[in-house]
Amino acid sequence: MLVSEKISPKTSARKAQIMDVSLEMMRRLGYQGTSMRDIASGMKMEAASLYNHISGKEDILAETCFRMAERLLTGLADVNDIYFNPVEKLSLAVKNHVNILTENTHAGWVFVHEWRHLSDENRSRFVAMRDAYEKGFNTILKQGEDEGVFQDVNNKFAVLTILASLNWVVEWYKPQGGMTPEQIADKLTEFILSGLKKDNN
Amino acid sequence: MLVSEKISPKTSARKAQIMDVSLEMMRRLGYQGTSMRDIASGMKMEAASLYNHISGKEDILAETCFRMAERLLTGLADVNDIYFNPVEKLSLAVKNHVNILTENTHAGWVFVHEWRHLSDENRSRFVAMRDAYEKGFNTILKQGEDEGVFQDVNNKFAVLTILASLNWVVEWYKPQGGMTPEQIADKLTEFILSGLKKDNN
DNA sequence: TTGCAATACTAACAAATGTTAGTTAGTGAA
DNA sequence: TTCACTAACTAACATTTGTTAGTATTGCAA
Repeated sequence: MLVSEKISPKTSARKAQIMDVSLEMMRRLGYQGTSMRDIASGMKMEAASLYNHISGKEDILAETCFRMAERLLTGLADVNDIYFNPVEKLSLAVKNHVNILTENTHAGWVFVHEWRHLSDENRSRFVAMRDAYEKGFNTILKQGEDEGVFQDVNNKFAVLTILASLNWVVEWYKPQGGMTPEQIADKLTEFILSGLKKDNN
Repeated sequence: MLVSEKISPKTSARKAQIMDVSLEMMRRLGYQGTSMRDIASGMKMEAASLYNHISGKEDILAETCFRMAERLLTGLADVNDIYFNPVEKLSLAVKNHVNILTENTHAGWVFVHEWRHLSDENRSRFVAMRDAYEKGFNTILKQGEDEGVFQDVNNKFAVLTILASLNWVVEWYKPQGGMTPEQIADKLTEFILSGLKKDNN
């Protein structure tokens, strides 16, 4: 085994297939409703064989949740680092969120809905990341208020409501549907800003 | 057994306790993560004894989901029947929704999240009710547009986003928290209307 | 060709699942 | 007292669960 593989083990193509099959099923049946034997049968192999590629059922869930969470976090951090205009920031943060959630619809759905079933340890790590993410949105709102661009609102409330609208996308987005992720992001941004901006020009 | 009980069997106090215990657990652990033995232990009885009061595990879920759905639907129908002003209608529809979801926080949560685990038959009945509910909101938006009060927006998109914000309430509402259901409904209405109204006065 | 790593298999495990059968103790009405 | 009813119990059931152990097959590198 190469040193690089020790540090960041290469994900085999086979494992990627298992992840795909698993996430599709978990979206339909939920994490707890999807058994290792279900996944195996989707892979046309035996349940025991899965363990040559993954260390256990929670692996699938944890890897999905943390990969998504990390991407969302770094995307939002970039936005907060690079740009200055709060309206622009918000718009880009929304784009970031929608793009990541819609890129792999099954992963997006599982991320939004099934993180609860992580083990205690993983779950608290996950919740910490989510809190940090909410804080990132809060920063944008606060900046907008300080600069007099946004109304003064209950920020906690506003952030939760904004994320509600964003996450709900996984419920109904379809790649072949009527709207592209960009269009969705634009509409959502428009909707959110109309509730935040001081003067609706 | 009385005839009236045959038609609409009286829900015993014991059964109500089982429902309470079950819903609290299902909120924490999910429907599939809550076993009959878990519920029984919460009731300080044996799992088999539960069957003296309920006909099975799905009973708990189905009764909760349909009771909530019916209340939401009739509430919305009343609003659409009685009032005329679309702004007023929307405001009252939001109040109705928030009030019902927050009245019993566990039931509200289970209703929003766990209906997926209904049996095929119950689930399709449930989805039909949800579609009807969405149609009710659609009607309000359309009326607002026809009367020139609301902007012309993608209605399907708008309804889903509105319901996203409304349902997200179950995620964070706490009876002892900072906001009453009325205050929440007002804030949400304000937020939604700011995205819909033509002239922001 | 030999040998090794990857990947599949069969068999089995202990635990947990929803539910049923049959029984028993207590309560109020006849 | 007798009777029916309610609501609890014990015991057991057939499945399903995630996972492990041990073994066979394959394909590539030496």
